[in-house]
Amino acid sequence: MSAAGDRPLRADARRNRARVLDAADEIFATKGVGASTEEVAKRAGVGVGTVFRHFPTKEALLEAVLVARFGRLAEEARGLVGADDAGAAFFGFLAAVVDQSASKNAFAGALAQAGVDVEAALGRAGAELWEALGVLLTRAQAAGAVRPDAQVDQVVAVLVGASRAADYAPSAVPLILDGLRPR
Amino acid sequence: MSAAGDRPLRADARRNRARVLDAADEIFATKGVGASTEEVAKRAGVGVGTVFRHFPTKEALLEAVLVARFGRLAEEARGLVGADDAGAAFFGFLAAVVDQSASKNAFAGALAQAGVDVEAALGRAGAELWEALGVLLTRAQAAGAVRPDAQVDQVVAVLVGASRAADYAPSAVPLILDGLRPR
DNA sequence: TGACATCCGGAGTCGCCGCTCCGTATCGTT
DNA sequence: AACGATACGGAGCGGCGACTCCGGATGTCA
Repeated sequence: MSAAGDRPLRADARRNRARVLDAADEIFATKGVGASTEEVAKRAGVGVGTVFRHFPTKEALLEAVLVARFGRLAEEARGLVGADDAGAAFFGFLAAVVDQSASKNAFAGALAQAGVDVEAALGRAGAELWEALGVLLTRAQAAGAVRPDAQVDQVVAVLVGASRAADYAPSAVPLILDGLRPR
Repeated sequence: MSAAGDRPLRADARRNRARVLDAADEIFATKGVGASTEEVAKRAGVGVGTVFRHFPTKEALLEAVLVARFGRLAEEARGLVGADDAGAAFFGFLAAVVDQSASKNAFAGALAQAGVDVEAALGRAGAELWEALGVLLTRAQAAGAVRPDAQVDQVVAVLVGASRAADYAPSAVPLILDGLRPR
């Protein structure tokens, strides 16, 4: 991935690319991944052609949106690594993720269904999030705020589940996260 | 819903209806709700026309599949109400649901997105499940196996979340359900 | 067994959506 | 300013999938 020999984009091109990405995030989150590319284009104020030039496939667009989200999340996690209260940092981050990601599951699901290896597609973005989350987890465990047998991938699964559950009964989220606390 | 004046179906019609329902459950669970109606028809060994005669819309078909699943679940829950160990009965049921419903969320999601009031569409089936689950919950709480502040709708949300999480890391499911135990 | 209501199959219709193509506009450089 | 390189817009194409329609088959009842 990420070809090496691409010259810098023209200014308008870079601006449009960003607009499309934002629009896609918003539209897909709102109307679901079934929303048409044309709708994304309209929202971004560009033509369909432009969308497809930057993201050769709808699938690629979905992927890019996911990667962007993961990047933002990873950054947020890294910012929390130095916090005083490791337990609060960990659970605070989880809550933030759940809050921000109402529909991320749908994305990953759609990609997986399309035969994309989500793990691989996410690449660096996924690895970074994973790593930052791991640090947060380890520190919280050391502080006695999280059960010691919890693994990073379990935490991720809990996160995904909690996001989904939030759609049905937001009050269930803290209850689910309690499953991570020591008994 | 459920018109009153419909005469009994002809034998072959009833048989085909059941076949379609089974096929739909299987196909949608396997390939996702995006699977085509024709695929369902093929799986059921009937023509598309037959599918649409019994379920005038794809959405209606989805709905019917969901209702059938809920019905089965409710029956299972009712069978557990008289169990000796209320806590085991409760958690056993939850585990069974998670196990059986890998993709039920996707269904409900698809319906919700289609503008259907899932709650209303489920009707009796939903109410019955809800009620049986409530009994199970109350009894488990009385036995001290479940935290007393948990509500039925929270349990449902946990269930949905756990089902989703199971796709990512099955080992996270017991961890999530632990959130329902008293501290 | 005959006659009729009911049901079936699946080719065909219609609309939607991902994607392409190219004439035109904008950018960047000299 | 002027010219090549780059990017844009959006009409149009191809295909797919939900849904319809009707001639023929099958169940049902006397």
